[in-house]
Amino acid sequence: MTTHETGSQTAPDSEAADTEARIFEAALRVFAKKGKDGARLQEIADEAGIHRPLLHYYFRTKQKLYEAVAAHMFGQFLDSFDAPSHDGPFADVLKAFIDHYVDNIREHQNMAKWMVAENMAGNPFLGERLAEAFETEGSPQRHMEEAILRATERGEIRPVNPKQLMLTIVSACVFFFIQLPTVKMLNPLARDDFDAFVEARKKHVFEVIYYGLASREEVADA
Amino acid sequence: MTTHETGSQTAPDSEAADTEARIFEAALRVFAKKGKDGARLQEIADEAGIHRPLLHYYFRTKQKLYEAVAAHMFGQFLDSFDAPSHDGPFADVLKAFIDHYVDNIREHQNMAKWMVAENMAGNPFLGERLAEAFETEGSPQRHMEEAILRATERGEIRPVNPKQLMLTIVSACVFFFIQLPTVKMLNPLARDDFDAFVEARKKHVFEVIYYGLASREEVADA
DNA sequence: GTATTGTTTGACTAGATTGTCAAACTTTCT
DNA sequence: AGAAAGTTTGACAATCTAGTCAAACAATAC
Repeated sequence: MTTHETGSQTAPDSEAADTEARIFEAALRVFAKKGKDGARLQEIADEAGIHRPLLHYYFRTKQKLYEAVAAHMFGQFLDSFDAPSHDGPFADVLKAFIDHYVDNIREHQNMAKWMVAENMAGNPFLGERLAEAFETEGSPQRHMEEAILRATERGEIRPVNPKQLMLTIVSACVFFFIQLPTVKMLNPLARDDFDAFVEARKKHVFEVIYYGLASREEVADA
Repeated sequence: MTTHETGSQTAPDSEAADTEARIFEAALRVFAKKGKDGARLQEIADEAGIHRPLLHYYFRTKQKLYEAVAAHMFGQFLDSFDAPSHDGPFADVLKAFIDHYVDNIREHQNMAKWMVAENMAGNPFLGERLAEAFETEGSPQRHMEEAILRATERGEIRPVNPKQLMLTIVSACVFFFIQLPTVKMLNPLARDDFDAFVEARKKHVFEVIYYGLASREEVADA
């Protein structure tokens, strides 16, 4: 009974039983925050509120723990593009995608951070898995990209490169989660009422991408 | 200091003279890639092509080396918003800002990665410096934000929250540099001709933000 | 040339970090 | 209850990492 400190930052600690899950979730947080090399097993153990040797009991080595976490994160990454498909006007499709995507990232911020850390570190894991997933299923963004392409072909929206647009949408929906401390410093609303900020952000991203900034008369000249 | 990136990891000793600078530049790369905790002094020494004790000879400790690097990065961050000011129509101001900003990030990718790593790790350095810079100079994005505000007040562009728009612009200009391995996987042009991709990206970001996607008739309804 | 100063090197230390283990404890089954 | 299996713990070993140091080396001054 030495250390049964509740120490629950996020999850309800009522389930102290499931040690493995607690370790895994702590590992998600720490690997996302610090990257593979920056993460310390002791920090993961502390976050999970368990003794360090238990990490080895359940996951053998740091490498294997990281691989388990990385596989989970990568799965979430692929899933993040699976928006409920929509057949209405493109404005609705876009709005639904942005809503769904932002909500998804908000619930899986660790995944987003892990992707970024993995990209920055240039670890081989990501490249391998991406190539693999790419071959078997095509680009994860495929569905939305095709919807964009169809909308341009139908003349429903102005001509635009679907890959560039996808990148813009994703950037606008994800980047602020990654830069949260800075964003909160620069934007009072993000600090004071984060939920309201996120909703405002969804609305803004849709409006600026769909309607743009130009006033009507000007658009006619373009 | 417009340091042009020495892209090569082990630059031949053509300029072996300035050891300190080589260490510093190697540290920029490694700290940006791995974050403060993830970086290893040995890795920095290898990147710089020198023996590890020289790091201590020139910078004393890892902490001090990191602080030197971080101060440099933070300065670049503040500078990145100093676009040449413009007084023409907002379309020109926006186009110039995007051009300048993307070029700046391209030349200072390590700064962008460092900012991200710092935000993700939640190190105190960034918060302190931001608060400090904020008090003395106001938001670094101030100039562009004010330009946006004026344009909306004049009715030159549709009404929009300047802070949200700044965030969208910055996201669209920076995020793809951070996610380069994934972007290159998903977008052939980024792999085959990166310069062309960057130019296409500038154009796309401006057009989608300024003109939006909606066709003319539809905008009139909004 | 020799002395002085600054730079580089290899060997070393202290502490951190990962990984192992057997003993203690808990749960489950009979 | 008692045995068996699974879990937790503290102590330990091997390796890695930051930091130190004195000696070797290089450049400049005298």
